[in-house]
Amino acid sequence: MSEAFERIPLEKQERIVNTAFVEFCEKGYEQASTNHIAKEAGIGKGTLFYYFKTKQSLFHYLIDKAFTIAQEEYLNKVNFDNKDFFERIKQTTELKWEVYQEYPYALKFLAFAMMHAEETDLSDELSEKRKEAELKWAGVLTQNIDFSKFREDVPKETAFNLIRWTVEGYRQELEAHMKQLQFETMENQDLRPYYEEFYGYLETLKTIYYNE
Amino acid sequence: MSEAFERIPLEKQERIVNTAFVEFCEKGYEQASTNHIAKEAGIGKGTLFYYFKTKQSLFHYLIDKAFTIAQEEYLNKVNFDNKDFFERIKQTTELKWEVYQEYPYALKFLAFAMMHAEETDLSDELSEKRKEAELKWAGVLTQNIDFSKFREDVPKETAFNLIRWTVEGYRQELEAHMKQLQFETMENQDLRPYYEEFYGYLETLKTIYYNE
Amino acid sequence: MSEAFERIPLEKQERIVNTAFVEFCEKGYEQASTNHIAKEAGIGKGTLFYYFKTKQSLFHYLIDKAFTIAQEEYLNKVNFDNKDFFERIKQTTELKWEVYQEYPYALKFLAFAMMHAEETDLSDELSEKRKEAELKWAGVLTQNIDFSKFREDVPKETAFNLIRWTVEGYRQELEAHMKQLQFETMENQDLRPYYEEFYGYLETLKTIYYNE
Amino acid sequence: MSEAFERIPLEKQERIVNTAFVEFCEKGYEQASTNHIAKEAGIGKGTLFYYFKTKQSLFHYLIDKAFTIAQEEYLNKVNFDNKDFFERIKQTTELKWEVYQEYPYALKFLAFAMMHAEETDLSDELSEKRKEAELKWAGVLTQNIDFSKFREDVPKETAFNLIRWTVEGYRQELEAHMKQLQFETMENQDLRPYYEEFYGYLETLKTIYYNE
DNA sequence: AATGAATGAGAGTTCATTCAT
DNA sequence: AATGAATGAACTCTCATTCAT
Repeated sequence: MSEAFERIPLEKQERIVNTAFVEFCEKGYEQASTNHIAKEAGIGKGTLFYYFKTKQSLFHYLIDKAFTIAQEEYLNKVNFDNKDFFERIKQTTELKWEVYQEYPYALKFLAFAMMHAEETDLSDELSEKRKEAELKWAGVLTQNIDFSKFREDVPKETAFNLIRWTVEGYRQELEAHMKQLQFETMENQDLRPYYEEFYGYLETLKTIYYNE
Repeated sequence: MSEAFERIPLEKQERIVNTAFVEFCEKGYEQASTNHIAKEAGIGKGTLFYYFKTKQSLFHYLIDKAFTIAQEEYLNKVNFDNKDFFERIKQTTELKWEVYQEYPYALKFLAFAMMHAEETDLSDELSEKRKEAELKWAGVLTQNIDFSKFREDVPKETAFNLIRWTVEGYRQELEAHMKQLQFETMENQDLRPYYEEFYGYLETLKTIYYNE
Repeated sequence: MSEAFERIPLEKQERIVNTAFVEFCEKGYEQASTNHIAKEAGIGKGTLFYYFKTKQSLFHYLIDKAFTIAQEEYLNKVNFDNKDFFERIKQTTELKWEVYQEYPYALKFLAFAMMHAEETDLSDELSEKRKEAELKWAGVLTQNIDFSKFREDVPKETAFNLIRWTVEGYRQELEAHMKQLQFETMENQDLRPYYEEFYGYLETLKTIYYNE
Repeated sequence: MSEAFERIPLEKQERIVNTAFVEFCEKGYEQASTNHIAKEAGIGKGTLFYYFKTKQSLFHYLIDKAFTIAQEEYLNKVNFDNKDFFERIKQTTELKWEVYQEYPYALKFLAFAMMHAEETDLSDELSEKRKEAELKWAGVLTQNIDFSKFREDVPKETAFNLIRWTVEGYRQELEAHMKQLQFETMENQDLRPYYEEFYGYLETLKTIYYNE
């Protein structure tokens, strides 16, 4: 499957994959047009089907690709040496942003694909991969963390979840905000001020959830 | 726009609007079929286009309608007498659920429409309305709140935001979780345990973010 | 099924049906193009599918139509009063030619459809109709025939079959011949000489297969 | 045309030709896939088009080939010593069956090609060849035949034709019958009973068309 | 005011054919 | 000489939209 595709120049592969990521994310599975992907990627209508026999198998290939990116560019790069929870959050958040810079639609696509998994009839193999990945993702914030620093009047797990939710809620609001900015300015933003703000919030959370 | 539609009996209007809510929520924008909406609502194919010139303008009308419902059934019912922040959160959360129970498809549709706003090219007018609504929705959590109870080593606004994000992050995780549950059991859940859990978390947040 | 089609003017119906008869006969089921039928019949691509939901159901409709024509224009017109076998052959052959003149492709299509029945998954209803028709067609040459005139040194049934085969073999050779002529002259032929020839052969057969 | 093809090893030529015979017979002209023929014959997709410029010209080449086989395995083997008409018919019919057994797809293909001649736009050259062959085939039944045995009240040629048509009409009905049987039992039949029946009919025809 | 007949653009997909190697 | 990567025309079918009535 996709053997022919994997034999063509990497640059062309990436052009096609990225075009497809964008198309699926922006239009959804059903409305995404293979015609449009082909045209946008600068290849013939038939060529896309020469590489991927069907729209579905293209979609499955993309999921696979996105998983691999997430794994190699994010999960495998997490450094588990520092036991401080907030340092871990800082580190993983930064990693996510880096992936986002390089493959802006890969992670978005992955999230999209997981949400619409049932519609597109994920094969068992992929479903397996999904569970595996979910386990790893969960571990990223818990493995080798020193929870003894947390305040004692709140159960550790509750604290852990509350912080996680806070960060996630913040991240989503930020994302929505930036999407709107991007619409207005049509330009990539300088992200440093956002990092600063984020680190500020992390410090506050440390004050709140750590001892003393 | 839609003048003709607003002249027909209310009952018929509601039948059409509800049918359309359901169709868009269940199938997504592109997959939703105007033919199917017309048939389901018991009107002619052409009639739907007589009322709403295009599929998009029907969609926009529905967003408008959903906004109005949200306003009348939610915003206008908030009771601003109790000045406690967590009580306000509790109250508004409950109100949201109630609306959700009574008009499940109107709110579902609103959420769906907001998520796919860029796909469907929300007109500026609607985009305006959206911002306006967001302001009002934000005010719901700040108006006549006694912020003096908050701990003093964290700026009030920061605390306010952190709590907001926590609640929002929690809500999203819960929603994702429930969506998956619904797929597995295909039945509506008893929601009380979720309320209990939520109130528990609110108590903890009170411990953390209030004085002493 | 096909309700919409049956509501349009008869003239238009016939134009479409005849175009489709020709297309299927000349190209076969798979290669026959609905696009081409629509264009040739002067209707929109979508219109054909508005009348007949699928290519198959168009095909089924055509079979039905051809059966009806065969029944009404041929079977129902056979006169069973004359008990002479050769008169019956003469009469039925003439009837067939008349149908051929008026609906040149209907009978050809029927034969084609029967040959390719399994490919196109004839519904049970049609399969039923087919058997029924075959019985009637068989009866046409046997019902109320006076076989006592046949020579006695050959079993009646054998004689009956030999004559049948002779006529059929002759008819096929003639058809092949005429098709070739038509290709060469591109014009309809005067059929009288062929009739004369045919009647001549019938007389000879009478000499051979009748008593004395 | 096909010069390159005729320069490759005979074994390879035969492999390709046979694969193509089967493909065209089983799927029909349009449905037959050049891709499939190439793969099945173990050559590259492009190679097939290097040998035969188009699908059509491959088809024409196959007709040519089939004609040659028919000529060499059938026409050239007819023994003209026995002057009895019915013996000749018997002999040629048996020869046909033998060829059919040995090269089932070559003859099947030839018959198929003749039936669909107009669809595939037989070139004039082939059309010529066809007529030539038909003449030869006809001669097979007339050359060195003792027509003096025929009854005298019927012109010899008429008798000859009537018998020919009878045999042909019988053959066609038998073919149709067997095609149906094959569909039902999906197995090759024992053909002896059919031979017996056929010889029986020949005897009867002898009684009828010969003197006394 | 209200309809359904009619349409064509566009969907995913196939496949004979071309062409650089 | 031989190949397979690449293509676009054509396939059946869907559906938002138009329009005569």
